Amino acid sequence: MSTAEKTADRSASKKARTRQRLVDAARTVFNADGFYDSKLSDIPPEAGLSTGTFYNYFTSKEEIFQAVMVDVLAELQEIRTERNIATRRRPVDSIREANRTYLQGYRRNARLMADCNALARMNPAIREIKDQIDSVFETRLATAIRRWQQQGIAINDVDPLYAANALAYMVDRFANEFYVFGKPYEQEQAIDTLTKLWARALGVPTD
Amino acid sequence: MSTAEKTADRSASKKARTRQRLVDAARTVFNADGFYDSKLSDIPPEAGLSTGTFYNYFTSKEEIFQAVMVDVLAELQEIRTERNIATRRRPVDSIREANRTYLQGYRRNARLMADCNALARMNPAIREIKDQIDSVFETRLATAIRRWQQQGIAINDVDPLYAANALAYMVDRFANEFYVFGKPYEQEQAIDTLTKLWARALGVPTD
Amino acid sequence: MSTAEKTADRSASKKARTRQRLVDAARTVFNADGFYDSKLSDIPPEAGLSTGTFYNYFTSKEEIFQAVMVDVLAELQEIRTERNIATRRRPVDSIREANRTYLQGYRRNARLMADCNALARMNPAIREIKDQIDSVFETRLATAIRRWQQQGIAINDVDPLYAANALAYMVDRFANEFYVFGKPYEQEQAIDTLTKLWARALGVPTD
Amino acid sequence: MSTAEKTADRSASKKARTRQRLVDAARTVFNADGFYDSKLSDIPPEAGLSTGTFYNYFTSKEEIFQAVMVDVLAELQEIRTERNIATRRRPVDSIREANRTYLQGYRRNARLMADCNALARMNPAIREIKDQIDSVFETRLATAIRRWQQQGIAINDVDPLYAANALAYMVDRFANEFYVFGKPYEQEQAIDTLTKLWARALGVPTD
DNA sequence: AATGAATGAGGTTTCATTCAT
DNA sequence: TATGAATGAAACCTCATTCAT
Repeated sequence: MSTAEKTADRSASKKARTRQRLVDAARTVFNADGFYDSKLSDIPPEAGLSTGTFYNYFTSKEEIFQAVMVDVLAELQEIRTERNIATRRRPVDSIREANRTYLQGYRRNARLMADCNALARMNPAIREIKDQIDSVFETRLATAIRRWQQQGIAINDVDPLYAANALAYMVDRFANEFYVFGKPYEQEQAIDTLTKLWARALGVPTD
Repeated sequence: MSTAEKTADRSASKKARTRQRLVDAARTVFNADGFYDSKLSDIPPEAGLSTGTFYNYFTSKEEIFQAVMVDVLAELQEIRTERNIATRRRPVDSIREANRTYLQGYRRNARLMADCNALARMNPAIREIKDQIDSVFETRLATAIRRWQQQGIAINDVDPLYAANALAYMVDRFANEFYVFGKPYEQEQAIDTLTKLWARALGVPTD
Repeated sequence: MSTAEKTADRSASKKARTRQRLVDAARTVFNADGFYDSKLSDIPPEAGLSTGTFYNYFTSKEEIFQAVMVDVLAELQEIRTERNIATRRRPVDSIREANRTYLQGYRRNARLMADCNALARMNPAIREIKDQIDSVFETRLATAIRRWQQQGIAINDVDPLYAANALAYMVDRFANEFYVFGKPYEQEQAIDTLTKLWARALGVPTD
Repeated sequence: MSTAEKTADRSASKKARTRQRLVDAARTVFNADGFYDSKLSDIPPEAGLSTGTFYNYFTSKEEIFQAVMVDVLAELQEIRTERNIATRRRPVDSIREANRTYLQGYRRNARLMADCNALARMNPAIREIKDQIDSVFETRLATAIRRWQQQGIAINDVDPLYAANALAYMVDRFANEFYVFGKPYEQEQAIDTLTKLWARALGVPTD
């Protein structure tokens, strides 16, 4: 590798690091104040940078929100890869594990998730991320339901995708009320109830 | 009735009518553009009034949003009164009816409902309305579940309130994806799937 | 007097009374909040009337201020007529009496007097009233000085008008600091000091 | 000095210069149109800047008025330091000099001084500056009077502070009528009259 | 690449005044 | 004459974005 190449490399990685600092700062700010109530000018200082620098990396407030959500998506995907819903022995354990994972993941990003929903309406790029985040759970879950149906474990008078989505929505919205609005739920009881409802809804044995 | 009284009366009713025109206009504007992407100054023209008039009745965009949601709440309450969930013969029919009603009601106010959730985070007054809207469904549903549990129709190893809320969330969020984001669902199939999932989740007979 | 005439009369006097109610209300409002910080719309309610009525009698906020100051002027003139500065036996007593009168008169109208000065700059009609108010004291005082000069009681190396005005200003400004700004003076000591300074400035015997 | 420090330095001094440009522009505008008849949005253009810039430095019209008066105060204090009232040989010469100085200083800032009095009523911060401006003259003058009283030059049957203030008020108000309202006085005669009245009022020899 | 002062479009808000009843 | 809701010009203020250094 030539010196020039090394310099280019170092510079590229420096760029990447500065960019990441901005994204992390934005995540902090958006999670604290919400997208609409935060000022763009609060982000660069949070990263120890200046306003002008922001525009060397992003062209708008929405664009960096998008970048934040890409990070969130990546994290959620990583978690899903680690604990695959369909590899557990008993379906109900898979479901319980999935619910626990989702609630914990949501908690970290509560505000972001809520704002993402709001912004997805207006901004196609963010919409796409939201769809990907949704599908992290939904497609895998639909696949699992389909398999359980074939194995005769789950009822098969419902469309797997409708069912998967509906049940995923239940958990998502529960998490929203719990962590964003602070509704007075208790986490273990929530996971237990959600798991029972979910399993029974699909006809999966619960004991 | 004295002349002065008549005048006061006429004036009071005129005020009420103008206020209602503004609220209706706001509802139109908010439903079309969303709360954040609409400007306050779009509302008075929509009502055939001038900017200044707005401030004779409301002090901010959030305040009139709140008034709009009060109307929405009233409408939803009226619908619930008409078709009481627990008076139907078969529980599963009550559930189906409730789901149908909710989806149809949501459709009319899709954008508003979504924005209400977003705004409830920041604004206590709106939060209160959201809670009331939520409870229109949740408390009645929890009551029904409790009754079914007592009658041995529904499983009783879950807390009625947790279950009621979780299932209500499922429908609410489904409606949101369906009507706000335009996910390609089909209404009858949605109602059918939601009803089946819901009934089975509670152990209520479905046929 | 015909019935028609009587009716016209009664109506005219009713108009006058309504007008006076507005002027009195304006005086109250202006004295409480100051001209610039008061709203025109606070005046009619203070008089038990409505906004619209205001414009049957006056064409603007400044116009009614002017009317208020005309009243103030009339009151000050009345006081001056009662206690004529030059008719007292000893000049110093006249001066003391004048100072006492002025301070007491100012006190009642402190805010108005201050605002009148500010408004006089922009509004010729108000300027005229201010000049008349000033001259209530100044011309009489100048006349007195001139007489005292002729009688050899007062020094005559100063122009009577300059001297009269300067000394009137001293008292006026003192009253302003005392009553408008609440400077911690004591009224009797103020009158005594102002009288001594004034008399000695003119060479008038003080004992 | 590091590059960063130099940059910070340059930026700080640029900020200071821009701020001063705004203050100077505000002084021009307020002196021309008066505080109440000027609009905030006239100030930045007068400084060759834009509306938004104003709000990087000040939060309101009153706040920048205050900054203007701080400048005025500084100038008046500087003048007083140069020509100390009590160091002249003959008291009457000190008085004449003080009066001349005051009238000339007032002339430059006539409108501002008048507005300052009006605003001091409503705004505590401006009130404080007005008090400081007043005291520039009053305390020094009171000290001088006290000294003259001790030396037997001035009468001592009046409180030095009352006398100092009253006489300062006389000059201040004269200047106000002269320069703000354009009363047809002649400057030299004004100074002469004020000086004679002042000196005689205190019993200070005039020839 | 980093800086942060400057920008100004885009909104909000006030309140003296009008006018239909 | 009295009413008071309606008006809209005229201000105010914010903050995402630009740009000279």
